[in-house]
Amino acid sequence: MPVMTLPTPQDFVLARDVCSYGYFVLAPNVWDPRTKTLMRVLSLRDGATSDPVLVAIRQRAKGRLAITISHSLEPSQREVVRAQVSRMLRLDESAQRIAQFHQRDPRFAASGRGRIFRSPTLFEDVVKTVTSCNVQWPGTIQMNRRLCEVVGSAVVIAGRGPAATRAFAFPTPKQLARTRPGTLRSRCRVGYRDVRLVELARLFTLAPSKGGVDQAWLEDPATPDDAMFKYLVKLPGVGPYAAANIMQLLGRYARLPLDTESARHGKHVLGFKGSAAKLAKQVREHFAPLGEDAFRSYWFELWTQYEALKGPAWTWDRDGVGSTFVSDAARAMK
DNA sequence: GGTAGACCTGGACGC
DNA sequence: GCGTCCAGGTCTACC
Repeated sequence: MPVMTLPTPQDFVLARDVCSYGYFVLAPNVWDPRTKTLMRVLSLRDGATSDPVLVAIRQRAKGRLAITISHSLEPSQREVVRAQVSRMLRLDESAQRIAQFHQRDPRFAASGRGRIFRSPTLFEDVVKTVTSCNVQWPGTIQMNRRLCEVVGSAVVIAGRGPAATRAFAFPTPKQLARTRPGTLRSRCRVGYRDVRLVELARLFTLAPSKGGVDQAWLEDPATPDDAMFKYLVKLPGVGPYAAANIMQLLGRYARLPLDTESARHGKHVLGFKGSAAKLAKQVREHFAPLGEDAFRSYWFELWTQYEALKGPAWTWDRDGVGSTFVSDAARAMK
């Protein structure tokens, strides 16, 4: 199978930087702890079939990744693969920028943590965020798996005919936009999120001039945080928590996505007291001095708690620890 | 601007 | 096996 190489910043470590956020256990991502390989299907275009391609990403040496591809690609398609893998792994974040974070919060200098795993597209990050709202983590895992299997394109990876083994891509905006809400509800178990997800997908298929999501503006470093937050909370299924989470996925770390997990952390780890609203306020104020790295500090503090209970994240698999780490942490703090 | 209640699913629990 | 309760963030109606 064809292999591409991809340069990375010198401080990049695949196992550490993939296993840095819960999305690494969400379909279509598959992390193999034994071989320290990230596998998934990428969609190379937003069409009816989406040109799915299976990739396996390994770190062969410092500063270099090997990407094995399921079949030969045109040069332009290889560029799409490079761009999507770079986005997932946050290869655009320089070693200097990570070092700046470590100066602000030296607790994570030794481990080198700083990059937070995300999806190959903004659309997938937004949908994953919406499917993580008002549901427990195993529900989020299930919704993402079924969205891929029911709506996404398939790649045959072994065998042929009905008995063939297939891997599935995450749905593209066009694929999700044309799916009936009833199908999402009954087959993907997304519940009341059905209409919101279809409408969200439709907004990603439209040009900004026609009311569609302005992805270039959202990715533009010049866009002010407050304007971005106001824009995101108007998207269907996106409230204050989801908007703040999408912002961190866009590299805006000043705002914290505060949820019940934050309140639990504030109470049991940071020793705060009071109602859920008061706990959230105290958590926000606690991390505010970290400025534009507040979320990274907050997140890696939480992540360290999970790892203390369940072992290093790179040893987790989707169906084992990966499906339980949040609930186990919550139970431990009750 | 703040608040209450509905939305939906899956897991835990009691019978 | 069945019914009930609960957790989870967003949205809408209402004050």
